[in-house]
Amino acid sequence: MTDTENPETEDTPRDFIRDRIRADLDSGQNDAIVTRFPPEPNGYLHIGHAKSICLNFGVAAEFGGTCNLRFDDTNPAREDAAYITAIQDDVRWLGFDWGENLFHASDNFEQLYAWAQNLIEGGLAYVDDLSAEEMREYRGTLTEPGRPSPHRDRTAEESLDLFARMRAGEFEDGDRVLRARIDMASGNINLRDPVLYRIIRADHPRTGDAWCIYPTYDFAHGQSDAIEHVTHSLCTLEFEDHRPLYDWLLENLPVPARPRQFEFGRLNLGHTVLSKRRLIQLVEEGHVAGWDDPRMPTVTGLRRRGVPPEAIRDFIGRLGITKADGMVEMSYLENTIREHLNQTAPRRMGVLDPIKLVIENYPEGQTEELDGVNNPTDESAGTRKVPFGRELWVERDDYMDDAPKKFRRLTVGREVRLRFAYYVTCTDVIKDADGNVTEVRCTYDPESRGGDSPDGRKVRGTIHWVSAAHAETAEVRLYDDLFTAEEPGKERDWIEDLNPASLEVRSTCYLEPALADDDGVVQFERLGYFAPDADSAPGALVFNRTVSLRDSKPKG
RNA sequence: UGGGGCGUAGCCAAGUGGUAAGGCAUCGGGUUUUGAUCCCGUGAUCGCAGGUUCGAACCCUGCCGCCCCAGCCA
Repeated sequence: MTDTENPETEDTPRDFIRDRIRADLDSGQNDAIVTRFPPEPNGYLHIGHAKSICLNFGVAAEFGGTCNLRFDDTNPAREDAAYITAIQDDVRWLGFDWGENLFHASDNFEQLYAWAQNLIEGGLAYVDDLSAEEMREYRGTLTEPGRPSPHRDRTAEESLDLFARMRAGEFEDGDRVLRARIDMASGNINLRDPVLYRIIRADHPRTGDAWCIYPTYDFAHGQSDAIEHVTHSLCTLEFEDHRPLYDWLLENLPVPARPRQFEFGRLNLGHTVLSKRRLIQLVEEGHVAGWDDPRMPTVTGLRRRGVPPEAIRDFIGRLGITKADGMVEMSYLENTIREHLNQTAPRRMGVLDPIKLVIENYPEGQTEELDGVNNPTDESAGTRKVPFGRELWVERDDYMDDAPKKFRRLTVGREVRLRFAYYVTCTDVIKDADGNVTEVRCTYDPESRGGDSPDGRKVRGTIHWVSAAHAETAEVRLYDDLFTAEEPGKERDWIEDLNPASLEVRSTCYLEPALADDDGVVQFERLGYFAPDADSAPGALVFNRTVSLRDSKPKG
């Protein structure tokens, strides 16, 4: 979606950024718009990035512009080529296409170097010999102005020579930096002579060892925007302080275009963490199984969990774009996921905590096939055959001793419907020495085949089941919030807020046979939506619970 | 006590001087061969205090609260 296929419509989202773009187009400020999504290849994309992706690519599509994918690969000490391909996979999976517009900040290293020289020549930058610690001392504090470095006034000739020697590798990492010469007393600390280039001897994924000096974010980002002719450079709120520097550089350099930066509030989601630092720590310390652990808020994790990309896009769209920073409830995401899956997921039956149910008056050895509706919200989804027999698996908590009136499921003397099958009346229950129910005994009404009684008799409850003789055995992984606290780290160390029960593995579940052939997300009736895991194999099925169904059963 | 932002119901969020959209959640009620879905109903005087105005969530002033910035990270 990088050109004019999807022009702006009346139900296009509205927010302050789109309003501004519309105004810039109307006033002739811009003939066409160009945005960019600029990830640093030092980690996997998470749902917070998805917000930026949807905004940048979305806005470009709505206004008939283009959106570039640009890697901000300016720090080889932290970045890795493996992330570059993973990020591209994730963006594509989310449903966006950058066409030919794949760029890297590193494509511009030679130009950036030349521009740095321009700055030095104009007296707007200088090479500083201060150490990192010294520079911190000279910088001042939030309330006290900084002091000029002793090298601040060295001649352009000297800085030019030193800068060339930095590039040539004559100095050690950290020995010298190139700094902009702006205002050491500025209330905005980003303007107190920010570092433009530093020496880093690390192999770069794209430029190898061609360079040992690398531009900082501030010196690379705006200029890369200009080189790509980005018109609207959309970033998160924490870069608001950098905008004066972004503008200063563009105004003092012979750039080919004049992009503008706009900031919006980043996404915060409850019961999880969305900082790259913390996500990396979760992976490295083994609190999760990897970047694609289904409990992770990463794009790849959500994908493995079974979340459809449409649901992510819809979720982001519903949030809107503003400058207020809030905390979005995880349940909002879950609800959006349910909404999409409800429309698309075929219904199946699976028993996750099985107990045996025996129909005493059903002939031994007899088997039949019943029709199951695949999706009541979509008639075109059709039906499937579900095998039935004398012995079934049913859910342990669908039986209860001395059940209260409100309990609509199995208890001795009560009649319930087996979904798509028959009415059964519970006659007895068998328990082991410890009092645990091991088997539920029932009788069935042969007249109720299909789930309706010809005499019009009603039953209050319907339960799901799987024929014991035909069941597929599977492992099912149930997930809960990764963190018990809505805001991990607010009350104590964030690691302590990890939810010890975020993963529950049910190793012996019984599924109806159709599940052996399903490869997408399905609904296990009355339980939730489940997706085959990457670990799943014929004969060794593994399902992830994407999200449970809403449950309005009375408590207790 | 420096600079930059933000503050509309539990959450997200419209609204930009004319008398508070919508979504999610909650709580009621209806339908239902998933206690699902679906359908109906349900809540705010807009951080606070003054001021301007016939009239302010929207304009002015002063407070209060929250977030970001002192990486040679992005």
